[in-house]
Parts: sequence; C-alpha cells; structure tokens
Amino acid sequence: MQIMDKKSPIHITISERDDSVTITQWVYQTLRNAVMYGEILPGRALTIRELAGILDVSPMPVREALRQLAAENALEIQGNRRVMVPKMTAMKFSELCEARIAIESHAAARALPYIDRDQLSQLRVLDSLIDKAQEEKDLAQISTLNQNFHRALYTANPHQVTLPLIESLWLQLGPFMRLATSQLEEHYLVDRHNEAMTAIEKKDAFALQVAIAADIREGIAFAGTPEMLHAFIENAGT
Amino acid sequence: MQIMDKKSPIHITISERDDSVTITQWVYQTLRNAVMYGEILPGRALTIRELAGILDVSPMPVREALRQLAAENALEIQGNRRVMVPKMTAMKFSELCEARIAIESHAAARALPYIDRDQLSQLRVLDSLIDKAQEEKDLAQISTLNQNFHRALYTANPHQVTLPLIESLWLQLGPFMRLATSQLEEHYLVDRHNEAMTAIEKKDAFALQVAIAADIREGIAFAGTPEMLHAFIENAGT
DNA sequence: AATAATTGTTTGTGATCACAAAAGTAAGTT
DNA sequence: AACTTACTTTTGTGATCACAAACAATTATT
Repeated sequence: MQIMDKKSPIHITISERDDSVTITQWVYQTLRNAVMYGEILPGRALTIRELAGILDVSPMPVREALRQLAAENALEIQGNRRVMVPKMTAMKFSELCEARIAIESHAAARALPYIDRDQLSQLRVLDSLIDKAQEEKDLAQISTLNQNFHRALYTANPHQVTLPLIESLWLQLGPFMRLATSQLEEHYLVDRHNEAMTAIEKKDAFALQVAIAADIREGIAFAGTPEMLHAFIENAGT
Repeated sequence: MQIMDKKSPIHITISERDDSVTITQWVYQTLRNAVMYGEILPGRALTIRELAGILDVSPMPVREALRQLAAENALEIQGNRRVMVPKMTAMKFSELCEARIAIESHAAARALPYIDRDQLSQLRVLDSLIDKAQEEKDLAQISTLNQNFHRALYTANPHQVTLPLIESLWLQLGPFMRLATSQLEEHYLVDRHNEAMTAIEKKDAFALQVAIAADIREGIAFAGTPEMLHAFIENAGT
C-alpha cells in the first residue's frame, strides 16, 4: 500500500538474492553498489523503513547494513541520527585523491615482493582486458577492470591491512567518479598499467609507485577542470 | 541467573552511562576501549548474549556495536559468523606499523598548512604534558597523550578523510601495544614530539614527516626485539 | 498576516520472540 | 579405546512490537 513519495524517488539496482548469503549481507552489497554507482544522491535522507520497503525485507537487515556502511564512511550519520550519502566538496575530493595516492602507492610497494608467476599472469590478463575495454570505449567496464587490477596487485601481499582502507576511499569517491564518467563521452586515458607492469617485472618499487600514482591522478583527471568538478559537486549537493 | 563461564572469563571496564548517548553508542565505546586496552584476548569468541549479560543490556545494541567494530577491523567475523579479536602475527604487526607511517606522515603533511596559532598552542600543551608524563614514567598516560597529540595534528586539516583510517590502524595495534607496554618497566623514549614541533613551526613538511615516522617507529620499538614481539604474539594467540 | 504553540505523523532505538544453523555433549558402534 | 552418530544446547539471524524523540503540518495567538 504505497501512498506517496515525499522526496525524490530512489531507484536501486536489485540483484538476485542467493540463499547462501544472509539477508543482511545481500542488503549490504545492494546498498554498497547503489552508493558506488551513484544511484543515491548525496544529501538525500535514507530511512530504514523506506529502504526496507524498496528492498522488500524487514527493517532489521537494513539497520545493520546502514550501520556497517556508515562505519566504512560510505554513509554519514548526522546528529539527527539521519543517514545520508555524504556531500562532496572540491577540497574533500582532492583530499581523497591524495590519500589514495599515498596509501595505494605504499600498498603497491609492499605487495611487490610477493608477486610470483601466477599473480603476474593474472595481472597481465587484467591488463589486456583493460586494453580491450579501452578500445571499445566501455567506460563502466574500464572502471571495474581498473579496480580489479589495483585490488589484484595489493592482495598479492598476504599480510593485508591496507585494502580495507583503500576500499573505503574507493567507496567515498565512487559516486562522483561515476557521476563524472557518465557525463563524459570523450576522454582519453594514457594506459599507465603497462608502465606498472614493466615496473613489476623489474621488481622496481619506486617505478611502480610512480606508475600507480600517475594512474590514479589520470584516472580522476578526466573529471577534468576544477570548474567541471565543481559543477558536478554543486549539482550533487542540491 | 548466571550459571557458568565455560570459557575464560571476560573482564570489561565499564564506565558510567550518560543518558544523552544511545545505549548502542555506549556499548560501542565500552567494547572499543576493551579492545584497545587488550582486555579481550585475541581468539576468544565473543557472543552477543554473553556480552549483553556482562554489560547488562539487551542483545540488540551489542549486535550493532559488534558489527560496527567489525567494519572498522577492530573485530573479525569468521566464516562461522563468530566474532573475535583478530590474532596477530609478526608480519601483520609489521604491516600495520608501516601502514601507520605511510598514512600518518601523509596526514601530517596535509595538515601542516592549516595549523594556526590556536592549534599550535594546543599542540604545545600536549607536548609539555607528554614531557611531564614521561618524567613520571606513566606509560598509560604517555600512550593516551601521544594519541591525542597525533589526532590534534591531523585534525587541523578541516577536510578530513584520513583520520578514520588511522584510527582503524590504532585500534588494530592497540591491544598489542598495551600488552607490550604493560610488561615493560624500563623503556626509554626519545621525545620526537619536540622535533615535530619545530618542523611545524618552520612549516617544514618533509622534516615533519621524518619526525612523525621516527615517532611511530620508536613508539613501537619498545616492543623491542622481534623475539619479544614474537613472545607476546604467541601468548596472545593461544 | 507572521510567528509561536500544538497536534499528528514519521523515524530511530531498544526489547522480545521464533527459528535454523552451529557447537557441544552423550550414547552407541566397531 | 577411537570414532561415528544422535541428541541437546547455544548462537546468530530476522521479524515484530513499544516507545520517545524528531519532523511536519495545523491551529492558535499577537
């Protein structure tokens, strides 16, 4: 018995629910993707009951998923106890990018000694897939594969402590990366992964750090001029 | 009606509950401190109902607090859906320390331009308090003040994104830092904060990074030789 | 008519209950 | 005596309910 949507309606991409995972986990993943793909606009208040209604589950799993996402800085709990996607500012965007560079280049260097033949070939596969996606100008695919490449690199280190932190940063940047890419038809990318691959093969930690830093910078550079970034942020904020 | 403790009993320091905060928040803080101070040994299974009984609250707030702490990597959810304080290994300890250095030196450099007179004087106060605590060899106080010093430094940057990540690392290292310090009567600390203070006054980012890195390294150096560290980790694990 | 007070509604929080999976325990078998 | 099997207990998950605080809308007051 749906009466009215008082606020802007929320559309969330809903995937099939596997019975092997708990409802909470499914809700968590669903909401995480929604945030990552910018399906929920920043500033929009999220209520437990509304989401429970949309996802057709009881309020309980939604409560837990929201709390977890808030703990990962994907969502923000205000003093009012209201939950929303945090608004972005140009400065915060910049801070997030610089944090990515600092942590990810560190993680890359730390992973380097652990990369063996298997992992190298896995990275090569991802690298070639990215090349292919780039020819086809499949932006969504590029984004996803790029993430997989970075993740595969960092997880080579079996004593992993940085990946959760990195994922948190991705999550915070996610909505705005997508927002930007979806609007851009044209954008050229220099493929820094080849550069990273050769650095890995040579076991050159410093060169790898440079390549990762460049990749991150250029990956977000397509968001373009500060003015364009500003425009997106302003639109997202209101 | 308490029957029996089948496992090793858990003692958690319980503080007064302020009515202005929610029960969940209070439980979260209480458990967080317990983890930070090493009151719960790694590997010990934590059950919702047991904690609820100890803290004299219903299971619900405990559930939420546990999930939040798990999201912050302070606790670990196993495949069994069992929750425990993660076990430490020498390699993981090393990774955590190196991650601290990478992120915190970055955060320090990023905060530097924002430090004005007020914040500088606040840092000076903390610095002198640390000196005092050091004379009195009050280890717990040194630890706390040291944290406050770092936090005050990083939060000078109003566009804060790294602090939650740093706190997560502190939380993971916490139990083992305390475990180590509590056993050591003698340990000398070179005060790197003075070094950091002069770097801040000179607005010398690189010198500040060096000082922060040195402070972190020496702050954990008292854990001593790899053998000693190993001993603590082994004991904690079993 | 503009502002303040009040009422009705929505929402997060916390408690309790039901249930299936997991863990622990005891009995039975080889 | 060692292992398997069956049973009991414990535990996490999810649903539902009660309540107080926050929000929205209406009415009353200046």
